[in-house]
This record gives sequence, structure tokens and C-alpha cells, in this order.
Amino acid sequence: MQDVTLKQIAEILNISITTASKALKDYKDVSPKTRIAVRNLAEKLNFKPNTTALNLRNKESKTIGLLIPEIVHHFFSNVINGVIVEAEEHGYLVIVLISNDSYELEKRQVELLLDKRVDGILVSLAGSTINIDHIKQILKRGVHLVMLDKISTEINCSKIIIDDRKAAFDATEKLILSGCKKIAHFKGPDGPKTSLDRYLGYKDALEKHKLDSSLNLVYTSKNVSLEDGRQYMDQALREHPDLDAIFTITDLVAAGALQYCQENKIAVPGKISIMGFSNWFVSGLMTPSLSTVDQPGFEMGRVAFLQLLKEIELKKNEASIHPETIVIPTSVVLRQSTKN
Amino acid sequence: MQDVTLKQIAEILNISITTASKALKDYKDVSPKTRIAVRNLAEKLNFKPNTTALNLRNKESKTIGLLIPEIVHHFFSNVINGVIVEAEEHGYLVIVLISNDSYELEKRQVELLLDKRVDGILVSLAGSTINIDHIKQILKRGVHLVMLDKISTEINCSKIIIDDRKAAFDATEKLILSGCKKIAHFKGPDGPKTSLDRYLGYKDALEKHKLDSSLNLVYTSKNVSLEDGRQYMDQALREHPDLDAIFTITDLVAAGALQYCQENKIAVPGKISIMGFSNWFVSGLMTPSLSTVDQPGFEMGRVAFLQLLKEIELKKNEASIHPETIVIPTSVVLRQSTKN
DNA sequence: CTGAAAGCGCTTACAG
DNA sequence: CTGAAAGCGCTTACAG
Repeated sequence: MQDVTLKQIAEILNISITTASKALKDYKDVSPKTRIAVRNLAEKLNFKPNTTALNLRNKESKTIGLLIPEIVHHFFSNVINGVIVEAEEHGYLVIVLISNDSYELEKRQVELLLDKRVDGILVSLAGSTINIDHIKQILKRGVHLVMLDKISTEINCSKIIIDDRKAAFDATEKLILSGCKKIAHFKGPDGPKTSLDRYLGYKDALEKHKLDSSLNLVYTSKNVSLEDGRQYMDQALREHPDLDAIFTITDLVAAGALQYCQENKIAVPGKISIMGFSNWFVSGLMTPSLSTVDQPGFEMGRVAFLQLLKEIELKKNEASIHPETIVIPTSVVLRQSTKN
Repeated sequence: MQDVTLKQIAEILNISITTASKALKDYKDVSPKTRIAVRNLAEKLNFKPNTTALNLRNKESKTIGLLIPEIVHHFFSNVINGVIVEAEEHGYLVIVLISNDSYELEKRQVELLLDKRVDGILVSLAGSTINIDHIKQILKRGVHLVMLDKISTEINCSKIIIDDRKAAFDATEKLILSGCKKIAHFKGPDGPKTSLDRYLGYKDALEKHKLDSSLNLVYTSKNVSLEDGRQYMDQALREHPDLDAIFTITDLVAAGALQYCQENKIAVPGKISIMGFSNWFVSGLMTPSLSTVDQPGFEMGRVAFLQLLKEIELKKNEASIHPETIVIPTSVVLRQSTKN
């Protein structure tokens, strides 16, 4: 069954396409009789205006692109969900593309989205992305852009982030307030700003409370993997027998550390407290369950879409756009892997 | 910066739009000189043919819709990933929509996708979907359809599934072969076919090995939640003191059962073996890690897209389409929550 | 109140 | 070798 067009309706009713179109769009200069006839027939034939034709004419697609490093990932799948739900609410559809943390893929995917003529693009940068000319390209082509979580300070666009430094500070301070005195940090790789900020927040807290903040308490996890967590837990315990807590770049690393402790009968949090970051789904299921920082992915996705929409509509009204940076609040979730 | 059009190129070069178009598309009836001039200018101005115009003309969008019950979910996020990766490989983009297991949402989302004129739709049904007229509507509108995992036998389209009954049989038999004699099943709600099939596979295995397969060993989890797992573990142990294994509808329920055992110092697998289903990411992280059935989401997503593509291309060549049902193999993953 | 015309950006059968 | 014309399906300023 082919899609019904205005032309067909016009032919059946022996009127012009113009009139048929007007009748459906509540133009006042159509006789009630014609209006009714057109509407009834449209209803009967299940007429749906062809979106592609509308897009071509209106130069908008009511579609946005979402470019994200991963999808099989608790935080990012929440982000995607937030974007999709909010977009649908406002009549927009979302094309999802996964860079798999690859700069090359990300670059190509930006092209795909641009060629597709989406109305706007939401980007969370791949871990391996250093050069950001492809992102600048988005702005140059006049397409709206909002970055979230993995952002670049070199791009002049709206950004949706959490305050990683403050969140890490809060998490570390909770460990301190629960009585921990020697706290290691398993940080992420050096590139991403989030890694750096979480490290700085950790350091801030130690310094504020005058605890040992020497660099030999900091371990850099290359792969941010379960295995890394196990390995550094082993190493940290050997290098610092008096260690009583660790704070990790993300829950997965914390989970590895926790596994190591379980297998080696090291009491958590008796001997050592473990604090993760991100509040992955898994954190609540482990034994003991993991204390962590809740990173509200769904909310970030929602707000990112809303910001993009705002800019799309400002542009339509020819108003000027002022990029904003919106910080979404985080909170520390205390569970069983820390004291108190 | 506005997008460059063929018209602009033609004007600059003082040729017709027709010729410009042909030059870019390797029509042989264009002089080499013109061809070169057009190509160079197009390159220089970074000309990209307007996809929307092409879509309108070619009546295809190189875009498909993916309608899925959940996204913050290990299996489904893998499915989505598989679809997106394979689609991108073949020049297709994917619009993702989440029904959140709601029939109402699913119905509306099918409309959205149809109105968008996607070339095809991949559907995994919402848990609450009983009436499937909206799915039939897809076929009626001449849009290609492939269903995956949560399918409906009433729809005549290609389907990508696992053999739930066989998978459940295999999992249960592993428990039996490891020496378990009294095995309970925490099944899912009665609606979905997967629930039923997993129950039947469990029953098949018990009967084959002449073990107790009475109905009082079967508990129906309404919410398929962590809490359900805890609760039925408690109940099952009270009702069957000699219980030595459980097989659950999905890993989350198994995780709840495991938590219950941990908290109540019930040895796993010493006293009781626990077998989940789906191989969620979390299964490998728990202590003890969970034995389960691997449900290859990524592969299912890939194959689903490939099947859809095949049908799209068959149609283009006016060949006839024969719906296929493709069964993706599963395997039992033995970890620490079961014996041997 | 109705409809012919122009246009969104492209392609292609056809005439010259 | 080049380009005017028709067309994909719609909308809207304009003439009648």
C-alpha cells in the first residue's frame, strides 16, 4: 500500500492541491464544505503529510543526532534515555551514533550527522579525541551543538556537565569524616578533563583535612577496567600497609578492588573503605554494596536536549544565542563499602 | 554558513544545474573540462548533496527505526549497539525509540517512525503489549519489519530470536549434571513467550532426568526485580528445606537470590546453586560470580539489521521476500554460583 | 473562496 | 556535449 498524497486527495475531490493543503491546515479562506470534505477523506485514507517533503521545504528535520562514546554503559545508556525521552516529548527524533571511544569513528560520524541535515547535535567526546576540528565544523555549518559530560573547553557552545572536582571532593571528604586517614586514589588516564578534576577534588579534600596527599598514593589506571582495580588494589596494599581507603575514578575500578579484597579476605570496610564514582547499576548489587557518587545521566540527557531545543528555537526567532554551561548536581551515595 | 547547493555551483560556473549534477555523478555525456571544473569547485566549497532532497526523490531515507523496551539494560543496550554498528557499516542511520515496556508508548512510537518514512523498522515488543494491530500497520504501510527477541508469532515477518526453551533446558541440565536434585524455578510473568519457554525448558530437563518437576517448585516473579529474587529465595527455602538449586528467568532475579543467601549465610553453591539467564554485565562482578546463559545481544542486533537490509534490497530489485526466523545460538556460562 | 505558480534541492528522460 | 522540463510532496504569496 502506497502512501496517500495530497495530490490523490485533490484528484478524488476534484479540487487543487493548494486547496487541499489549506483545508488541512486551517486556513480561513477555505469554504467549510471543502474543508470538511478534505478532512473526511484524509481521515478515511489515513493521509499523513510526507515528512521528507516538509523537511525539504521547511529546512528542518525535527531530528537531532546524539554522538556518544559508549552505549553498553550504565551512565551513557541513561544519558541516551534522557535525551530520547525528552526529545520525543517535544516532537523530535534522535539518531544515535556510538564512537566507541574512537576519534576516527567520531570524526566520520559527525560527517554522517551533518550530511543528514539534523537540526542539532549532542556530543560527548571519545576518550581518544584530541583534535576537535570536526566538532568546530558542526558550528561552522550552522548546526546547533550542545556538549555533555565529555566536553572540550575549546568549543564555544553550551555544555552540560557535573562538577567532577566538587563531586570527588565530597566523596573523599565522606571517607575522611568516617575516620579514614590514608586514602589512595585510582585515577583515570591523563587525557580527559574528568580524570584530572576527580583527582584534584580528591587532593583538595586531603589537603583541607591535612592528610597525606603525596603522589605515591595515586595510581593511574590506563584501561579503567575491572582488572586495573584488582591490580592496583594489590599494589597499593603492598606499598602502603596502613592504607584504610581508596577512591576510584569509576565504579568498575572500585568493583575490581572490591573483588580483590573479597578473594584475599580483606575486610571491607573493616580494613579498607572503597568509594567509587558514577553509581553504576552494579554498585547496588555487589556484596558489600558500593558507596559511590551518583552521576545523574538521565537528567543530564534531558537537560542537554532542552538546551539544544532552546537554541534551535531562539535561532528560528532570529534571537541571539548565548552558550550556557549547566552544572547538574551530584550526590554521594553511602552504602556498605564505607564506614558509618 | 549556509549549505552549498548545486544551483550555486551552476551559477558560478555559468552552466545548468543539470550539467552540474551530471558532472558529479560520472555521467559520460559531460565534457572532461566541465566535469573537472564542477568537481574542483564542489570540492572547494565542500558541497554535500542535500540528503532530504535525495530522500524525497528516491523515496528512501537510508534511515531505520529501532523500537525497544528498554535501554538501561545490558542485553538491550548490546542489541542497540549491534544494530547501530552494522547499520553504520552499510550507510544507514538508526533512530532509537524506547517503549519503556509501555504498550501506549510503543503504539505512538510506531506512528512516529512511520510518519518519518524510515526504510524499515526493527521491533522488540513491550512487555505489556497484547494487541499488535500497530505492528501489523507497519507491514500494511509497506515498511519493512524485522522483530527481535520479544516477537509475536502472529506477525508474518522475519524474526531474530534465541531458543529460550533449549537455552533453559541446557542451563537446568548443567545444574542436574553438577549433582543438584531439587531445583526451583523463578519464572517471569505469564504474558511473554520467553517466560513460558524458559519455564518449559526447565521442565523438560527435570523430566528427562526424572527429577521432581511439581508446580510448587515454580515461583512467578511479577516484577522480575532484585526484590522478587530475595523474596522468593526466602519463600522457596522455607517451603523446600532440601532445595539445592534455583534457575531464574533473568540475572537480576538471580542477583536478588544471591544477595539473600549472602546475608543469611547460606553457602552458594555449597548449599544451593544459582543459575541466572542473560549474562548481564553485573553477573561477572558479583561474589560469587553468577553462572548464567549468555544471550548474545550484539549479535542479535547485527543479524536483525542485516536481515532488514536484505529485505530492503530484495524489494528494490522487485524480488519477493520470504520471512525467515533466525535462531542465534546461546551458551551456558559456568561461574562460581554453581558447582564444578 | 479557489487555484496557478514558484520554490525547497536534487535527478533523469528527453530534445537539441 | 548541454540544458529545459518534469517530477518527488508539500507550502504559501499572489492573482483572480
